[in-house]
Amino acid sequence: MMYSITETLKKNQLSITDSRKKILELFIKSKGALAHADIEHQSGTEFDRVTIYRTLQTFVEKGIIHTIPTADNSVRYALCKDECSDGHHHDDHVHFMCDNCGTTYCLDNITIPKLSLPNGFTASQTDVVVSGVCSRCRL
Amino acid sequence: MMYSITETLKKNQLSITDSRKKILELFIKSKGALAHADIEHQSGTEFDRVTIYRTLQTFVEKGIIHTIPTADNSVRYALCKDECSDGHHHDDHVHFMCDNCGTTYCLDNITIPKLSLPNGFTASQTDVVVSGVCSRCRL
DNA sequence: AATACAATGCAACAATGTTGCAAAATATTT
DNA sequence: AAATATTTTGCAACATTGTTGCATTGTATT
Repeated sequence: MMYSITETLKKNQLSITDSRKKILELFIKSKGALAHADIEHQSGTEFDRVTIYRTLQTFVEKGIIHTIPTADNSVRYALCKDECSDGHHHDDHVHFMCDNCGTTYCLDNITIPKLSLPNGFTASQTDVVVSGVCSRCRL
Repeated sequence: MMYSITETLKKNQLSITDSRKKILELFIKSKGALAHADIEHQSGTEFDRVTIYRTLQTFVEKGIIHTIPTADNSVRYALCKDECSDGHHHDDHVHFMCDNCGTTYCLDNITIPKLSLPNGFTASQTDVVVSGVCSRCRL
Protein backbone atom coordinates (compact mmCIF):
# COMPACT_ATOMS: atom_id res chain seq x y z
CA MET A 1 0.00 0.00 0.00
CA MET A 2 1.37 3.32 -1.09
CA TYR A 3 1.40 6.14 1.35
CA SER A 4 2.48 9.38 -0.26
CA ILE A 5 3.27 12.02 2.30
CA THR A 6 2.60 14.94 0.02
CA GLU A 7 -0.61 13.36 -1.26
CA THR A 8 -1.90 12.84 2.25
CA LEU A 9 -1.27 16.44 3.19
CA LYS A 10 -2.93 17.73 0.02
CA LYS A 11 -5.89 15.44 0.47
CA ASN A 12 -6.44 17.06 3.83
CA GLN A 13 -6.05 20.59 2.52
CA LEU A 14 -2.90 21.24 4.44
CA SER A 15 -0.06 23.25 3.03
CA ILE A 16 3.12 21.29 2.47
CA THR A 17 5.70 22.33 5.00
CA ASP A 18 8.94 20.78 6.21
CA SER A 19 7.67 20.04 9.68
CA ARG A 20 4.49 18.35 8.49
CA LYS A 21 6.37 16.24 5.99
CA LYS A 22 8.96 15.21 8.52
CA ILE A 23 6.53 14.41 11.32
CA LEU A 24 4.23 12.44 9.05
CA GLU A 25 7.26 10.54 7.80
CA LEU A 26 8.20 9.61 11.36
CA PHE A 27 4.75 8.14 11.91
CA ILE A 28 4.90 6.13 8.71
CA LYS A 29 8.32 4.74 9.53
CA SER A 30 7.43 3.98 13.12
CA LYS A 31 6.11 0.57 14.05
CA GLY A 32 4.22 1.85 17.07
CA ALA A 33 2.74 5.00 18.47
CA LEU A 34 4.73 8.13 19.15
CA ALA A 35 4.70 10.56 22.03
CA HIS A 36 5.43 14.23 21.65
CA ALA A 37 8.85 13.65 23.22
CA ASP A 38 9.71 10.91 20.72
CA ILE A 39 9.10 13.27 17.86
CA GLU A 40 11.05 16.02 19.53
CA HIS A 41 14.06 13.75 19.95
CA GLN A 42 13.87 12.10 16.56
CA SER A 43 13.64 15.38 14.70
CA GLY A 44 16.53 16.90 16.59
CA THR A 45 16.49 20.65 16.98
CA GLU A 46 14.94 20.99 13.56
CA PHE A 47 11.58 22.24 14.76
CA ASP A 48 10.29 24.23 17.65
CA ARG A 49 8.43 22.43 20.41
CA VAL A 50 5.40 24.54 19.71
CA THR A 51 5.40 23.61 16.05
CA ILE A 52 5.31 19.94 16.97
CA TYR A 53 2.38 20.50 19.32
CA ARG A 54 0.49 22.40 16.65
CA THR A 55 1.27 19.88 13.94
CA LEU A 56 0.05 17.00 16.07
CA GLN A 57 -3.10 18.95 16.87
CA THR A 58 -3.72 19.62 13.19
CA PHE A 59 -3.16 16.00 12.25
CA VAL A 60 -5.64 14.86 14.89
CA GLU A 61 -8.24 17.35 13.68
CA LYS A 62 -7.79 16.19 10.09
CA GLY A 63 -8.04 12.55 11.03
CA ILE A 64 -4.50 11.67 10.02
CA ILE A 65 -3.47 10.51 13.47
CA HIS A 66 -5.36 9.69 16.65
CA THR A 67 -4.52 9.78 20.32
CA ILE A 68 -4.20 6.57 22.28
CA PRO A 69 -5.38 6.24 25.85
CA THR A 70 -2.69 4.50 27.86
CA ALA A 71 -2.71 2.89 31.26
CA ASP A 72 -0.17 5.40 32.53
CA ASN A 73 -1.98 8.37 31.02
CA SER A 74 0.85 9.43 28.79
CA VAL A 75 -0.26 10.97 25.53
CA ARG A 76 0.60 9.01 22.41
CA TYR A 77 -0.37 9.27 18.78
CA ALA A 78 -0.67 6.78 15.95
CA LEU A 79 -1.63 6.86 12.30
CA CYS A 80 -5.30 6.49 11.53
CA LYS A 81 -6.61 4.06 9.01
CA ASP A 82 -7.98 5.51 5.80
CA GLU A 83 -11.55 5.67 7.02
CA CYS A 84 -10.89 8.50 9.41
CA SER A 85 -11.60 12.04 8.27
CA ASP A 86 -12.05 15.53 9.67
CA GLY A 87 -12.67 15.04 13.34
CA HIS A 88 -14.50 11.76 12.85
CA HIS A 89 -12.30 8.98 14.04
CA HIS A 90 -13.11 5.33 13.69
CA ASP A 91 -10.55 3.88 15.96
CA ASP A 92 -12.44 1.23 17.79
CA HIS A 93 -9.51 -1.12 17.67
CA VAL A 94 -7.42 -2.47 20.47
CA HIS A 95 -4.22 -0.80 21.61
CA PHE A 96 -1.44 -2.76 23.19
CA MET A 97 1.32 -1.28 25.28
CA CYS A 98 4.36 -3.36 26.15
CA ASP A 99 5.35 -3.19 29.80
CA ASN A 100 8.92 -3.99 28.85
CA CYS A 101 9.87 -1.84 25.87
CA GLY A 102 7.03 0.65 26.04
CA THR A 103 6.10 0.23 22.40
CA THR A 104 2.45 0.87 21.69
CA TYR A 105 0.79 -1.12 18.95
CA CYS A 106 -2.50 -0.69 17.17
CA LEU A 107 -4.02 -4.14 16.86
CA ASP A 108 -6.24 -3.29 13.94
CA ASN A 109 -7.49 -6.78 13.37
CA ILE A 110 -8.95 -7.35 16.78
CA THR A 111 -12.46 -6.03 17.03
CA ILE A 112 -13.92 -4.82 20.25
CA PRO A 113 -16.79 -6.96 21.50
CA LYS A 114 -20.09 -5.19 22.15
CA LEU A 115 -20.62 -4.34 25.78
CA SER A 116 -24.00 -4.05 27.38
CA LEU A 117 -24.05 -0.87 29.42
CA PRO A 118 -26.39 -0.10 32.33
CA ASN A 119 -29.77 1.46 31.56
CA GLY A 120 -29.57 5.02 30.32
CA PHE A 121 -25.97 4.85 29.22
CA THR A 122 -25.13 5.26 25.55
CA ALA A 123 -21.67 4.67 24.14
CA SER A 124 -20.13 6.78 21.42
CA GLN A 125 -16.64 5.39 21.63
CA THR A 126 -14.95 2.38 23.16
CA ASP A 127 -11.24 2.18 23.79
CA VAL A 128 -9.45 -0.95 24.87
CA VAL A 129 -5.97 -0.70 26.26
CA VAL A 130 -4.12 -3.92 26.89
CA SER A 131 -0.85 -3.96 28.77
CA GLY A 132 1.54 -6.87 28.78
CA VAL A 133 4.53 -8.22 26.91
CA CYS A 134 4.81 -7.92 23.16
CA SER A 135 6.08 -10.53 20.73
CA ARG A 136 9.47 -8.92 20.30
CA CYS A 137 10.17 -8.76 24.04
CA ARG A 138 9.01 -12.31 24.68
CA LEU A 139 11.75 -14.03 22.67
CA MET B 1 -21.88 -1.30 53.41
CA MET B 2 -19.93 0.54 56.02
CA TYR B 3 -16.81 2.31 55.04
CA SER B 4 -14.92 3.64 57.99
CA ILE B 5 -12.28 6.11 57.00
CA THR B 6 -10.10 5.59 60.02
CA GLU B 7 -10.42 1.83 59.76
CA THR B 8 -9.35 1.85 56.16
CA LEU B 9 -6.27 3.90 56.91
CA LYS B 10 -5.32 1.68 59.84
CA LYS B 11 -5.85 -1.47 57.82
CA ASN B 12 -3.31 -0.16 55.36
CA GLN B 13 -0.79 0.82 58.01
CA LEU B 14 -1.10 4.49 57.31
CA SER B 15 -0.98 7.08 60.04
CA ILE B 16 -4.19 9.00 60.52
CA THR B 17 -3.73 12.54 59.28
CA ASP B 18 -6.14 15.31 58.39
CA SER B 19 -5.29 15.28 54.71
CA ARG B 20 -5.69 11.53 54.33
CA LYS B 21 -9.00 11.55 56.16
CA LYS B 22 -10.32 14.43 54.12
CA ILE B 23 -9.20 13.11 50.74
CA LEU B 24 -10.50 9.62 51.42
CA GLU B 25 -13.78 11.20 52.49
CA LEU B 26 -14.03 13.06 49.19
CA PHE B 27 -13.65 9.80 47.31
CA ILE B 28 -16.32 8.07 49.38
CA LYS B 29 -18.76 10.92 48.92
CA SER B 30 -18.07 11.25 45.21
CA LYS B 31 -20.17 9.36 42.74
CA GLY B 32 -17.45 9.24 40.12
CA ALA B 33 -13.72 9.49 39.77
CA LEU B 34 -11.71 12.49 40.89
CA ALA B 35 -8.85 14.34 39.30
CA HIS B 36 -6.11 16.01 41.27
CA ALA B 37 -7.64 19.38 40.46
CA ASP B 38 -11.06 18.32 41.80
CA ILE B 39 -9.52 17.46 45.13
CA GLU B 40 -7.55 20.65 45.20
CA HIS B 41 -10.68 22.71 44.66
CA GLN B 42 -12.94 20.75 46.96
CA SER B 43 -10.52 20.89 49.84
CA GLY B 44 -9.94 24.62 49.47
CA THR B 45 -6.59 25.90 50.62
CA GLU B 46 -6.56 23.38 53.40
CA PHE B 47 -3.71 21.30 52.03
CA ASP B 48 -0.65 21.90 49.97
CA ARG B 49 -0.65 20.75 46.37
CA VAL B 50 2.29 18.51 47.11
CA THR B 51 0.49 16.83 49.96
CA ILE B 52 -2.38 15.93 47.67
CA TYR B 53 0.00 14.45 45.12
CA ARG B 54 1.72 12.41 47.79
CA THR B 55 -1.50 11.26 49.37
CA LEU B 56 -2.87 10.08 46.04
CA GLN B 57 0.38 8.27 45.36
CA THR B 58 0.24 6.56 48.72
CA PHE B 59 -3.38 5.54 48.24
CA VAL B 60 -2.57 4.02 44.87
CA GLU B 61 0.37 2.09 46.31
CA LYS B 62 -1.79 0.75 49.13
CA GLY B 63 -4.56 -0.26 46.78
CA ILE B 64 -7.12 2.15 48.18
CA ILE B 65 -7.64 3.96 44.90
CA HIS B 66 -6.66 3.28 41.30
CA THR B 67 -5.95 5.44 38.29
CA ILE B 68 -8.33 5.43 35.37
CA PRO B 69 -7.19 5.65 31.78
CA THR B 70 -9.32 8.19 29.96
CA ALA B 71 -9.81 8.97 26.30
CA ASP B 72 -8.39 12.45 26.82
CA ASN B 73 -5.44 11.22 28.85
CA SER B 74 -6.36 13.18 31.94
CA VAL B 75 -5.40 11.48 35.17
CA ARG B 76 -8.30 10.41 37.37
CA TYR B 77 -8.61 8.28 40.44
CA ALA B 78 -11.38 6.16 41.89
CA LEU B 79 -11.87 3.97 44.94
CA CYS B 80 -10.82 0.37 44.57
CA LYS B 81 -13.02 -2.50 45.53
CA ASP B 82 -12.01 -4.47 48.60
CA GLU B 83 -10.01 -7.04 46.71
CA CYS B 84 -7.20 -4.64 45.88
CA SER B 85 -4.18 -4.56 48.12
CA ASP B 86 -0.60 -3.30 48.18
CA GLY B 87 0.27 -2.60 44.59
CA HIS B 88 -1.88 -5.42 43.27
CA HIS B 89 -4.90 -3.96 41.63
CA HIS B 90 -7.77 -5.96 40.29
CA ASP B 91 -9.51 -3.33 38.31
CA ASP B 92 -10.45 -5.12 35.17
CA HIS B 93 -13.80 -3.42 35.06
CA VAL B 94 -15.16 -0.97 32.56
CA HIS B 95 -14.83 2.77 33.00
CA PHE B 96 -17.33 5.15 31.52
CA MET B 97 -16.71 8.82 30.93
CA CYS B 98 -19.64 11.10 30.09
CA ASP B 99 -18.97 13.43 27.18
CA ASN B 100 -21.48 15.89 28.57
CA CYS B 101 -20.83 16.25 32.29
CA GLY B 102 -17.39 14.68 32.40
CA THR B 103 -18.29 12.34 35.23
CA THR B 104 -16.31 9.12 35.22
CA TYR B 105 -18.00 5.99 36.46
CA CYS B 106 -16.65 2.60 37.40
CA LEU B 107 -19.02 0.03 35.94
CA ASP B 108 -18.08 -2.72 38.32
CA ASN B 109 -20.68 -5.17 37.12
CA ILE B 110 -19.62 -5.29 33.52
CA THR B 111 -16.86 -7.77 32.96
CA ILE B 112 -14.34 -7.40 30.20
CA PRO B 113 -14.63 -10.07 27.54
CA LYS B 114 -11.54 -12.13 26.79
CA LEU B 115 -9.63 -10.90 23.76
CA SER B 116 -7.47 -13.12 21.60
CA LEU B 117 -4.20 -11.33 20.99
CA PRO B 118 -1.81 -11.93 18.10
CA ASN B 119 0.84 -14.63 18.51
CA GLY B 120 3.53 -13.80 21.01
CA PHE B 121 1.54 -11.18 22.87
CA THR B 122 0.60 -11.77 26.50
CA ALA B 123 -1.77 -9.54 28.42
CA SER B 124 -1.30 -8.60 32.03
CA GLN B 125 -3.97 -5.94 32.24
CA THR B 126 -6.93 -4.87 30.14
CA ASP B 127 -8.59 -1.49 30.47
CA VAL B 128 -11.79 -0.55 28.75
CA VAL B 129 -12.76 3.10 28.49
CA VAL B 130 -16.19 3.87 27.12
CA SER B 131 -17.18 7.43 26.25
CA GLY B 132 -20.74 8.54 25.69
CA VAL B 133 -23.69 9.97 27.54
CA CYS B 134 -24.53 8.87 31.05
CA SER B 135 -27.97 8.18 32.49
CA ARG B 136 -28.20 11.49 34.32
CA CYS B 137 -27.37 13.57 31.26
CA ARG B 138 -29.74 11.66 28.99
CA LEU B 139 -32.97 12.72 30.71
C1' DA C 1 5.65 12.56 78.84
C1' DA C 2 9.66 11.73 76.08
C1' DT C 3 11.41 9.77 72.09
C1' DA C 4 11.19 7.91 67.43
C1' DC C 5 9.12 8.13 63.24
C1' DA C 6 6.29 9.81 59.48
C1' DA C 7 3.83 13.42 57.04
C1' DT C 8 3.41 18.21 55.86
C1' DG C 9 4.49 22.78 53.87
C1' DC C 10 7.58 25.50 51.53
C1' DA C 11 10.73 26.63 47.94
C1' DA C 12 12.72 25.45 43.94
C1' DC C 13 12.67 23.00 39.92
C1' DA C 14 11.32 20.05 35.68
C1' DA C 15 8.18 18.68 32.25
C1' DT C 16 4.28 19.50 29.52
C1' DG C 17 1.21 22.31 27.21
C1' DT C 18 -0.86 27.05 25.57
C1' DT C 19 -1.20 31.84 23.59
C1' DG C 20 0.03 36.26 21.04
C1' DC C 21 2.63 38.18 17.69
C1' DA C 22 6.20 39.37 14.28
C1' DA C 23 8.91 37.00 10.70
C1' DA C 24 9.17 33.52 7.27
C1' DA C 25 7.30 30.22 4.23
C1' DT C 26 3.59 28.53 1.30
C1' DA C 27 -0.28 29.19 -1.77
C1' DT C 28 -2.91 32.08 -4.88
C1' DT C 29 -3.76 35.66 -8.09
C1' DT C 30 -2.61 38.54 -11.77
C1' DA D 1 7.20 34.89 -12.80
C1' DA D 2 6.24 38.50 -9.61
C1' DA D 3 3.08 40.45 -6.31
C1' DT D 4 -0.35 39.70 -2.98
C1' DA D 5 -2.88 37.07 0.34
C1' DT D 6 -2.86 33.45 3.50
C1' DT D 7 -0.70 30.05 6.64
C1' DT D 8 2.73 28.43 9.34
C1' DT D 9 6.68 28.99 12.08
C1' DG D 10 9.73 30.45 15.91
C1' DC D 11 10.22 33.07 19.84
C1' DA D 12 8.97 34.74 24.28
C1' DA D 13 6.14 34.52 27.89
C1' DC D 14 3.07 32.17 30.57
C1' DA D 15 -0.06 28.32 32.71
C1' DT D 16 -0.52 23.79 34.40
C1' DT D 17 1.01 19.56 36.18
C1' DG D 18 4.10 16.91 38.62
C1' DT D 19 8.67 16.09 41.42
C1' DT D 20 12.42 16.59 45.00
C1' DG D 21 15.04 18.14 49.31
C1' DC D 22 14.72 19.75 53.70
C1' DA D 23 13.28 21.97 57.98
C1' DT D 24 9.07 21.96 60.71
C1' DT D 25 5.08 19.93 62.48
C1' DG D 26 2.18 16.17 63.61
C1' DT D 27 1.40 11.19 64.68
C1' DA D 28 2.69 6.91 66.82
C1' DT D 29 5.42 4.31 70.14
C1' DT D 30 7.83 3.34 74.37
